[in-house]
Amino acid sequence: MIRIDLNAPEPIGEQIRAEIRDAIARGEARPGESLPTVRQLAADLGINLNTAARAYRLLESEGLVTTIRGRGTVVRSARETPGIAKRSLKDRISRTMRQVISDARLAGLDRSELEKLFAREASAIWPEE
Amino acid sequence: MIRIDLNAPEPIGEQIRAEIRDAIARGEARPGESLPTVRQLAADLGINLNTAARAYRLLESEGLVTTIRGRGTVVRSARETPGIAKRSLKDRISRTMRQVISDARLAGLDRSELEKLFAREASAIWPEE
DNA sequence: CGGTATTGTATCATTGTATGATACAAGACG
DNA sequence: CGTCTTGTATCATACAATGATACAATACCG
Repeated sequence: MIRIDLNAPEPIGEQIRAEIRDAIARGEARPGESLPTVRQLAADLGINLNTAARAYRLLESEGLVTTIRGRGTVVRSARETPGIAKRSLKDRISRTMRQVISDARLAGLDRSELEKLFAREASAIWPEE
Repeated sequence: MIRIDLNAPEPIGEQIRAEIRDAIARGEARPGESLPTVRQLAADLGINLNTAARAYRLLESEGLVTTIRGRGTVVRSARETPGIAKRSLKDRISRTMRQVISDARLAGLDRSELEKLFAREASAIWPEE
C-alpha cells in the first residue's frame, strides 16, 4: 500500500508519514482499519522497524491514528481528530502551494497544464464533488 | 528581498534557494539583475556566508543564476536556462501537489477554499492571463 | 492461570547533512 | 602593482535520521 524511495532526499520516515496522511485523506485507509505492524511495514519497505514506529508516532501526535502496544495501529475516525489551529496551517499550505507553482513555472509548465494537474489531484481527494 | 525563518524545520539554505526561485519565477528578480553578494546576504539574514554561497551554487546548478568570482551572482535569462528533463519534474510536481491537497483536506479546508487559494497564487505567477 | 507469540518502546551507536569559522584564490579597479 | 571585493575550499561541530539490540506490554491459546 505504501511505497517510498530510499534514494530521495526526503527522510524515509517523512515519506511514510506523508504517504499514510495521503491515504487517509483520500479515504483509502478508512477509520477503524488497521495499518501494518511496525515490523511488517519495515520488512515490506526494507527499513528498520524503528523508522516505521517513529512515523506512526508522528501520525499519532497529529491525531490521525491510535497506537496501542500489543494491538497495533489503527486509523482514527475523522470526528475524533481534534481541530487544529487553522490559521497557521492555511499559511503553511499557501506557502507550499506557491512553491509548487513556482517550480512548475520554472519547469516550463504553462498555467492551463498546471490547472489540469491541480483539478485531477483535487478530484482524487474530493471525488464526490 | 528575501526572508527566512531560522526556526523552521527546513534548512535555511533550502529556504533561500526556494525564495530566490520563487522571486525569479514571479519576475521580481529579472534577468541580468544582480543578487546580493554572499557576504551581504549572509549579513542581512544573520547567517554564515557559506550557507548563502551554497544556496547560490544550488541555483547555479539549476541554471537559474550565473556566479563569477569577483563579480557576483546574476539572474540568467530564461532563454539561457537549459531545458530540464520535463518528465520526472512533472512527476515530482504532481506528487507535491497531491501532498499539499491532502494536507489541506486534513486541515479542514474544503475544495472551493483551496481552489481560491490556488487561483490566487497562480495569478501571482502568471499575472498576464 | 501460565506460557508464548505478537506488538510497540526505549536506549545506544553510527552515519550523513547542515551550518559555521577560518583561510585561500580570483577578478575588479585604482 | 597593490588592495579591495567577490566567491571558494577546508576543516570542525552540532544535530537529525537511521539502524541494532534489548525491553515491556498486550493478546492469545493450552
